[in-house]
Amino acid sequence: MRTPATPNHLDQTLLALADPTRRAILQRLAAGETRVTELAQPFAMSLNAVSKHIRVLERAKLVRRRREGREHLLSFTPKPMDEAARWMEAQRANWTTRLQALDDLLQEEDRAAAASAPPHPKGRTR
Amino acid sequence: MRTPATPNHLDQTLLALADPTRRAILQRLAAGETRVTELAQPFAMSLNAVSKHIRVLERAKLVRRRREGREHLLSFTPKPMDEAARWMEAQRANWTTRLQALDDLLQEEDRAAAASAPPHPKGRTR
DNA sequence: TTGATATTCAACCCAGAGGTTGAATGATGC
DNA sequence: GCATCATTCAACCTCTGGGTTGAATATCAA
Repeated sequence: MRTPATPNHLDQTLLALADPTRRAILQRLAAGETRVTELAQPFAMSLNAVSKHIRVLERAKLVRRRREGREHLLSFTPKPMDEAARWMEAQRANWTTRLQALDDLLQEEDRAAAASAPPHPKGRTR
Repeated sequence: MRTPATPNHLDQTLLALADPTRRAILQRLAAGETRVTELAQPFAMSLNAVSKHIRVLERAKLVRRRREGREHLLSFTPKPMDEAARWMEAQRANWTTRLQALDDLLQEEDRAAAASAPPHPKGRTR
């Protein structure tokens, strides 16, 4: 199922985050700017593979690169993740308000039923 | 770059979310249980394609299926998204505390500089 | 039964993800 | 200039993702 020709921000961000290697890289970067080689060192894969992961993160703008001589210094950029987090928050809000509405509805029905069917001796609510 | 043989929860969740069709499906489901065909209707792709998307969402446990006769009723399950949101929150916290530490350090240096280099008329610290 | 409806299964296609190896490019240090 | 270090580029491999079409399986309704 080919996703649209133009993947949007969220797509790229979430895709980039959907890999443990890349999440580990980000975690490392949260501790500060790091060189590519240094970043690659803990992983059981070629430097090239890590380099590719980095490119994915850059494409998602989760990582910025600053060249200094022959070294490339990577750093974390939080904005896209903030956006993703906001999407999730909105989604959750959407979901919970729906549940709330359902709940309200049920309570409403209960009250109506209580009002019409009498078993309702004066002071027994709560 | 083949990611580990056993993708974990987060991987599956984020991967599932990294597609606009699937996000749209979830959005629709937040409004309540829906049949597969009904869910597929707004999309410009085959029913089969949507069916596959649904399977991806189920694999990530973002969607639950309830059979009722020949109809399959899908509903949203928020838990995995909560977990993903928590990961992001942790990541952001990590990041901001690092920035905070850096900030503190700089202020500390400023104060030290101010203390040694005299321009420091008695009552000027706020 | 028989026919329609709801859904999946199976096979296939193509593009892209994740990995490898080997060579190219570009600073650095002598 | 020359070897070395940091990094990417290029080509290749395999597996999966997203899509298609056509057939199979259940259920409903007559």
